[in-house]
Amino acid sequence: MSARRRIVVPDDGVGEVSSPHGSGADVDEIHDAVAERLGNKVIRYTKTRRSVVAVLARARQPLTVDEIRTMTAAPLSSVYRTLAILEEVGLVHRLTNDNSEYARFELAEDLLGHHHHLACANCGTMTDVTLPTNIEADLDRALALLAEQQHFTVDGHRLDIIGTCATCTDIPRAQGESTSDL
Amino acid sequence: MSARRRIVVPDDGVGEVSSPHGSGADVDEIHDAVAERLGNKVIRYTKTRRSVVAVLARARQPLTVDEIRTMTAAPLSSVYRTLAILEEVGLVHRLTNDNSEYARFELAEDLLGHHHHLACANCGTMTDVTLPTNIEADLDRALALLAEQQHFTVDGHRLDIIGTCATCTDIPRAQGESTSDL
DNA sequence: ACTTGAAACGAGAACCATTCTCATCTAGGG
DNA sequence: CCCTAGATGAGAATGGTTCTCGTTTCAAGT
Repeated sequence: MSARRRIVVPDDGVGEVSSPHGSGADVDEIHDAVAERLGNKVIRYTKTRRSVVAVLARARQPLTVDEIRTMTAAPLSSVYRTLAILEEVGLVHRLTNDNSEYARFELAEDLLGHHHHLACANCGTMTDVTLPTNIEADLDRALALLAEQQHFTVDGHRLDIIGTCATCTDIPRAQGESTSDL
Repeated sequence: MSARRRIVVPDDGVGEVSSPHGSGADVDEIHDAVAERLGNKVIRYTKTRRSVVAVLARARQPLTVDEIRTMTAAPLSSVYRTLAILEEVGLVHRLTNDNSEYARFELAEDLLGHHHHLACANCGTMTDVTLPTNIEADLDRALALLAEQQHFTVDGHRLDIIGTCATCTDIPRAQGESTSDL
């Protein structure tokens, strides 16, 4: 229950794993968007909040609270509070991995672009990926139809690919060892 | 934090919301399959365990621990232990709804058939649904391709339609009131 | 610059779904 | 009938997350 972590935050966004729908904003653009949204609500965009947003903006995957705490050096309670506020304003999205006991957080889709996740059943890591637009379109259509039959109002969908990540495949001995979890 | 619940367990499986891929087994078949699988592992198929399986088999949706406790009249710790055992043996699957703080449980896909969920962001309820097979096939193909590029080994996928269920749409005043949660 | 009220912060307590413990009960084989 | 491994259930313990509250920071008005 005490996994080491080794999160690599790329210094630039070149050649990244995911470029969600081509609508992914860069870190500066994200800061601007967040600042504006908070400004409208008279919520200060403080240093701590900036650092949390920066970490989320650079990560190519949803992060756990502890990962964020480590990367921002902010106290636990501040990280939780910051995430709660950002979530309430709709700038951050909380998600859970069935195979991990920790919640993970990522920026909202309108900042990051619509995407899905490769969810490792071993270490709990989630990596952003995007589907071809035509598949996505077919899917949306099918889901809309299905939902309508059940009188269900669709807001969006969540699609995770469950399996084993490259790291855990290479090193199958330990459970989630030397991999980022927690 | 104290939602009433009103779970309706249909007495028969006629005309149900979901008939997963046509491969859904009926309650008796499920009991048989579970009994065999447990027997192979020298795990007794006791009364409590049967009742939990029966409840899960009849529900057309993943259930929370408290729902199961209510419907089986079994003590909390027994429900948790039973679910843990069944999960370990691969007969039960645990899943989490980003919008609910409670884990939900359903029978494994080889008993229930492959399916997805309508996940209500308001009350947390999840309802089983199935996609047209051609959509499912296209999706599988796209996901396999994607995963391969990332050296990710695919075990399956999870697709939730997020939105508002019919009940919560009709009665938008209270938060998840008169609906099944917990 | 100085005051002031509102917002933000941080450390620790509290919460609560879930897991663990352990004493007791039960079923099936010899 | 006895024996023992497995099962049960009540309550304690765990731990991620939330809440509390005294302190600090910020921005606006003076």
